[in-house]
Amino acid sequence: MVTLAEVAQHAGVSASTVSYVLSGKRSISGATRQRVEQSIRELGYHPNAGARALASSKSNIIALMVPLRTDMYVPVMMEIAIAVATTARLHGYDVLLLTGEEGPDAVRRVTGSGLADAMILMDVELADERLPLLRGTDQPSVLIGLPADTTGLTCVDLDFGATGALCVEHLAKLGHQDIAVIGEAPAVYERHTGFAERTLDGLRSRARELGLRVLHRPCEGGYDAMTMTLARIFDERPGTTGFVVQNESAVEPLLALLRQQGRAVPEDVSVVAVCPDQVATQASVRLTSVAIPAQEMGRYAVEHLVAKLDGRGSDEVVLISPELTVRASTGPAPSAS
Amino acid sequence: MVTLAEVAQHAGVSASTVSYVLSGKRSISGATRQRVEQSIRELGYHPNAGARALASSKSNIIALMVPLRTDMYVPVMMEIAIAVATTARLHGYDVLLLTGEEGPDAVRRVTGSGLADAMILMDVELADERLPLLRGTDQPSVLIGLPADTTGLTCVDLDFGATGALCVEHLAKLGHQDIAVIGEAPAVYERHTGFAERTLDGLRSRARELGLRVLHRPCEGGYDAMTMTLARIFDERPGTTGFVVQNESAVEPLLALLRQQGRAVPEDVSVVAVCPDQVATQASVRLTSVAIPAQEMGRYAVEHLVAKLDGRGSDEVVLISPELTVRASTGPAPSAS
DNA sequence: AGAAAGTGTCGAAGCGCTTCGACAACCTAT
DNA sequence: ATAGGTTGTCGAAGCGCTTCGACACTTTCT
Repeated sequence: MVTLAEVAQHAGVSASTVSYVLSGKRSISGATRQRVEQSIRELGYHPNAGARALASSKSNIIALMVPLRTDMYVPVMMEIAIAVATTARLHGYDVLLLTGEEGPDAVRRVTGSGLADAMILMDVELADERLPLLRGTDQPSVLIGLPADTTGLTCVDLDFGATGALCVEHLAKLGHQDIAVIGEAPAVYERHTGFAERTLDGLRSRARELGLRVLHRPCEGGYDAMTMTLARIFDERPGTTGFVVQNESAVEPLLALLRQQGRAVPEDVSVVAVCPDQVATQASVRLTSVAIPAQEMGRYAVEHLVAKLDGRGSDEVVLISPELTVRASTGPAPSAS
Repeated sequence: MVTLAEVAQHAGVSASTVSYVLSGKRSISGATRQRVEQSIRELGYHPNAGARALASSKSNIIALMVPLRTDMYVPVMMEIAIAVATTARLHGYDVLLLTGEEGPDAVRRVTGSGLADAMILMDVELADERLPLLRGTDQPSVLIGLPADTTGLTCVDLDFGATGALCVEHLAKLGHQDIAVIGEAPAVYERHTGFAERTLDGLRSRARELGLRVLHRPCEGGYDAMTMTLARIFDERPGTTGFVVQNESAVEPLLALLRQQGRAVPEDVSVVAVCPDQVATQASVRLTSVAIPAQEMGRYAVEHLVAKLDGRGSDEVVLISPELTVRASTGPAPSAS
């Protein structure tokens, strides 16, 4: 292993000079800098991460806590994780992957050991146990998701309230009166992950303003669950013509079942999904959808963290405005045509 | 930040004693151990990761390199990543998430800086640029995937050759004569990621032995691509009754199109998929499939790495035997019934 | 011309931990 | 009782880096 001292010797300068060449924290003459850089290249020198962390008390690592369960929005999570890793590298940081499994202990461990300089938390629950710990440390953090109390925290998320409203507005404009909402799995609601409830709230209140009727049913993904859910919906509200789907793994089953029942999309019923664009464009009917801006959130989280670590930036809650893309799954309500 | 020295003082022992309590590398009397542990708890002590890494030249971090592109098997990757992170924690390691973006440089950086003690590489190409570097370092590594030359490397993967053979055997047993293989996107083949080719080879050679006809067509995911591909297949081989699908995002489109064309599954055509069980069970027809043992591979990779780091374990190539689960998408060939 | 300010470099201290050798204190076996 | 072995603890060195203050030298201003 090549050390700083060896580089220094090779270049005929002191160790501190090499260090300053590397960090740029003091001015170095062009000649010296070149000599040092040359030696670094020749010897194939890489600074030792541990020594660096010890001396500077900065690890240049950002911890990313992902949910353990893979029962929901897996592609979204992956996209965020990759955006985080890529953006972090751009700023000279590496990413430590933590699963939610350890819970609050992971936060303690990471902040206590100086393993990471900052944290990004995904899958935040409304009253998350990790939040008090984050507030009690001076280590910067960003939540992807929105807890009930955001004081002292920085959060990014899609504005799910507006998303719900946007979906219902679109359907209202097309003349639909009876809307069914295919929600996430019941477990998601029990866990009080905020986004599902926020979508629903936004959707309901806008529907009330517009005078639409809304029926909400949670739904596990897959065909069997969807079959049951759909049957119940048409049983209770036979006149349903608009669907809002928030569960990726319910999208395809819903389309298949509707088709099977002879209900044409979009002629008889319209479907709006909240899902990544990829899912929307690859479905059997190209779906009118509100995209989940996974990459944007990941990138923002890292950039905000880096700003904070540089002494810039402050706590804030950023809600990304939803954008609805009209595709082939929505059309005028049958009675309106 | 609480340090070892503070703990030592609080417990009335020397720093080295505390260190030995923590590591268990020397025997400590029960009384002392308890006093130290008590102090650790009271002060909320966490060893500093950087200092530890510097002094011991071990970071207790395993690097995981995931592919940057999210165009294929995303859920599989996520499952592996989570299994890796979880298993690693069980053994006292953390996981550093690297994207393939940096390529070979990432390997250099990580091994050079002592950031991680070991590496796991996913999405290995047949002649991967990173392999020479791995062979040239004494840092343990495990590949998930199988390159062309495995000398001096440890690899885990599903036995894709056997997987292909297994699929075709199953269809042969049911009397199918004409098999179509819906492969991965052309890009996957161009990239020479081994698994796609190995599946095909295994499948073809077994088909030859059994006297079946095989038509292979790569296919991007999604409906549009699938429509084209399927049209070509029935155009060239109208008698096709058996399908093997290796592209997750082609599964649902295929089923929908077959249905649409009035070809019943499994009465008219049979479909075997190579995909995670979750995809197989949630599809519109419960799919006969060979599972991709994502968790098992992730777990194995970590455990092998830990063994190597402990001085046990050696280089080896582990090919996991495929298991075919019969579900509702395969049945006797029409002419055979 | 001399003081003040800036430049470029170095030496040394120290970050918090691990680990080695040393050494008391205590057992055993002769 | 004494040599030899254990056992439990300590002190000190050192891992490779950053960073502070010091210092020589050059430039600029009055």
